[in-house]
Amino acid sequence: MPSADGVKRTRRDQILDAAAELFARHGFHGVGIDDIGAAVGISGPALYRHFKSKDAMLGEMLTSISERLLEGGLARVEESADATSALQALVRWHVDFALDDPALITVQMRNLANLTDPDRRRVRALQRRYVEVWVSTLRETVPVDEPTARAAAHAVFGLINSTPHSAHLDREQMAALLSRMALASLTTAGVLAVTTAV
Amino acid sequence: MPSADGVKRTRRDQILDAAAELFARHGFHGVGIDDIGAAVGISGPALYRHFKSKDAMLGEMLTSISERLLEGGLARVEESADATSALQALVRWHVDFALDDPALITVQMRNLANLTDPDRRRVRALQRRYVEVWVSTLRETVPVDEPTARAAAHAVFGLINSTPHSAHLDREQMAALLSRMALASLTTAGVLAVTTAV
DNA sequence: CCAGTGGGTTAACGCTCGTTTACGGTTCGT
DNA sequence: ACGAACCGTAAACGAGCGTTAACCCACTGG
Repeated sequence: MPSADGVKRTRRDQILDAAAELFARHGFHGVGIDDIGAAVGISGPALYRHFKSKDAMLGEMLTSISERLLEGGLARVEESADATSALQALVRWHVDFALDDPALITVQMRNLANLTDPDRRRVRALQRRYVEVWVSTLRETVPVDEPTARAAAHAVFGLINSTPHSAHLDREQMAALLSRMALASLTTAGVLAVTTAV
Repeated sequence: MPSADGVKRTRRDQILDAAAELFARHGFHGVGIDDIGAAVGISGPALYRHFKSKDAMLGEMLTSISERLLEGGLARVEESADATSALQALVRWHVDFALDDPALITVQMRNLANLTDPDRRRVRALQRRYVEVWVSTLRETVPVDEPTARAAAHAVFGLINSTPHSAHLDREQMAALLSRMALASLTTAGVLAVTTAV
């Protein structure tokens, strides 16, 4: 009985997508339960057939984003031959994610504070692990102390995640630009470290 | 009778500072009028002696940030001898701003959507002019088309504005790191343009 | 055929929150 | 000395919103 297309596009997912779009645009508290319902053609409290609460929707949304990011990051690192190409793969992975799901990226950046305490703990733990993947990969390519590497990773996330606010360049150009900027900011000699001078 | 220190630290400013901190942490809708009052030692509706509404507080906050950013940016460019040092001055200006006022930067990034329509128009106009300062300075230092320059500027803002989410490095180290990363992402050969190959 | 389940509806409840009102005290210019 | 700003308070109002309740219908499986 589920829809015709191959993917099992459940109602839950449809709701989550619509909610992500709305949360990204107006903020968590700026969106009403009725707005979300209307966005998928049902109305108001019908959402409670699929989710326990509005908070639970945000929790599930952010948890799944963080899981996908971490999982994809780990996969890219594993299937890379050396650390340098692993870093390139990480950058490309994050860029693709941000370009393909701008709403999700926006919600993750802005709405951590609106999570329930246990949900926030879960999400932050996943985020920390993701950052660690970057930090360790970075430190294998460039000699840099750990706090600096962590700060640099956060800065690059900010760079890449800014993509919802620009657009106006076609997708492939944007992906290439962001990737080059990210890699330049991380690997240019003298930026993070002096990389064995002459 | 205003306070002892040289600066005329009015009640309005005190309220605006407290509100910025709270908005940055919990989001505009996540903060009540009573919370803001409590943060400055008065309670609830007393704020209406100083502001017409909660929306007006956010409007004034974001307008003044945008004005300060633009004004400072223009000043840095003017007092620079050549385009290259102008770009360095712009980067340093934005980095200093983000490090000195993390709450304001956070609010400006996240809460544009919560503005009143006329306020949002005003703020966006100011932001556009600020971006144009960057774009034109950038195009004087590096051969790059305008859409790419604009996208790069937004990306660098994302990089620099990410600073509230890292911390954990002392201020001067952080400023130096962010400045180097920003400049590397903009001026490294081959990133925005090929800058006259060998 | 008919119990059960999944997914929808509308109405109502209750709380939060922005805003207004009515009131009072302190300081200052004339 | 006195009215006028100025700045505060507490209480009440009114709207919006998340959530629950009560009800209903379509379909499926034994």
